[in-house]
Amino acid sequence: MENLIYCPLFENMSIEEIQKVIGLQYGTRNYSPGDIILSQGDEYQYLMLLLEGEVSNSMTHVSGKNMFIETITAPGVLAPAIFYADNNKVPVDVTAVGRVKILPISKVEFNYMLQSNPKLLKNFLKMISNRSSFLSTKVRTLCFGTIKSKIAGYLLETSLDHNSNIFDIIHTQQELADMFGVTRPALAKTIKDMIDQGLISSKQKNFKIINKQELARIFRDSN
Amino acid sequence: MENLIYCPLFENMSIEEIQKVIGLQYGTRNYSPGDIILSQGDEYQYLMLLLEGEVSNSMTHVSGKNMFIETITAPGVLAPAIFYADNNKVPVDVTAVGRVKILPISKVEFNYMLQSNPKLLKNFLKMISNRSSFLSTKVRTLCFGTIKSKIAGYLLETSLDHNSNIFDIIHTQQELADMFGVTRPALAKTIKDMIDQGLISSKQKNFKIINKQELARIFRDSN
DNA sequence: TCTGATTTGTAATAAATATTACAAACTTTT
DNA sequence: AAAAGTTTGTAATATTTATTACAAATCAGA
Repeated sequence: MENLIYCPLFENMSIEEIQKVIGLQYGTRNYSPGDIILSQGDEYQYLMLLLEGEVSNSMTHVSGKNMFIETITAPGVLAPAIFYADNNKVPVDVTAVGRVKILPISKVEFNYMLQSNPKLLKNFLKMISNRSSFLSTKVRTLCFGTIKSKIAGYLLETSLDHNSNIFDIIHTQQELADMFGVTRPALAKTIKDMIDQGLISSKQKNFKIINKQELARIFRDSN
Repeated sequence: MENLIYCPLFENMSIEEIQKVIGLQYGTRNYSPGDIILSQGDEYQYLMLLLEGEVSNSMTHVSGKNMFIETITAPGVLAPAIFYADNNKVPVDVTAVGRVKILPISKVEFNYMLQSNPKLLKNFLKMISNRSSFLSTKVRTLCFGTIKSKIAGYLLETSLDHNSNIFDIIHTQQELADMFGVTRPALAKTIKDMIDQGLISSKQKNFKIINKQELARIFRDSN
């Protein structure tokens, strides 16, 4: 519970402040790996604070197609941007990755919290605004991006994170394909194409960026 | 200015309340048809209230590709969900459709407004939450939808608006294609296919839904 | 260290959509 | 009502991506 000071929702707040705000709450819920915490279409009645563990958000489709959106690691908040929407149906499936502990907060409670703590309000506004920002970028990428540009963007970003042109990625090809909204063979084929073109080299999860300039151009031109 | 009571941001507020809140603001800006009000990447420093006219939001791309997102009609708010984001860059181009009058509100002013008026706060939270909801749906449609399902969805919705199976649509094929993120010939071809299959009939902007059931199935199965 | 499960590399074929192009139909302006 | 501009209908071809399939490589557990 102490790690909540690292949650964006409680940024710049002391542990005392946080405790004062949510101290009254009780009744955490626990989930095991693979448990479905929220299903697409569920009404989102309680704001869910992710106290421990990691969850995965993805959109699924009757056809079996799967769009991986993101993983959220504790401490965090599930679907903050839906809580106050007219249509408060969860747009994704939220699945527990490991053991997960969640603290649900009712709407009346949270209303009160927001009004009584300006810092919390600001943080919450920022959180859901960032959500929109994230989704806008997603729309743009889905619209204009080719598979190649999506891979390029992903690799450039990962390279930046690792501060190196050689690095291991954490996602499997299937996960990447789901993120990009394409099929796995299409992804693999494009990776092969990029290797053949001398842009990158790769073996399994290990990647090396060879022509960063061109990679950046491909990413930019398509986004 | 009186029509602001019809703006979602001021829902359930009296004209007196609204005036009390924004009465201090002055300095409206005027735009002519075609003027670019905000460009992709601009920092969004002032919350812009759309007092009069209509604006069009779209994402554009160096390649000339265009993704039409929506039009906003007065009274409304431009890009509310970006205002408090860490990255407060506007993700779209905002263009004046007709003559447009806009009232900009500075961040300090708006911060104060939000804190001093709980109704306004609630409305603003709802607005930006609805944005996320809208964008989630967009992501879903872009991911899972075929051209056919997008057309089906559009026609079913328009039919619902008109409360009739026969209606005129307001968008051109090019606009629809931009909305759906596809090319115009691909759209026209798919419309033709749907006519050939006896789902709809259409001439120019006039449409008639013949097989609503099947249309609904196509929409549902793909979303 | 062996075994089964997962992930990756790859290919052949199919389907969907883009690209380009042009004429016909409509609309608006003069 | 003629001319100019816009929108629509359509087609041929090219490109991208999906689908299906399978073997090789790698990983995780017994």
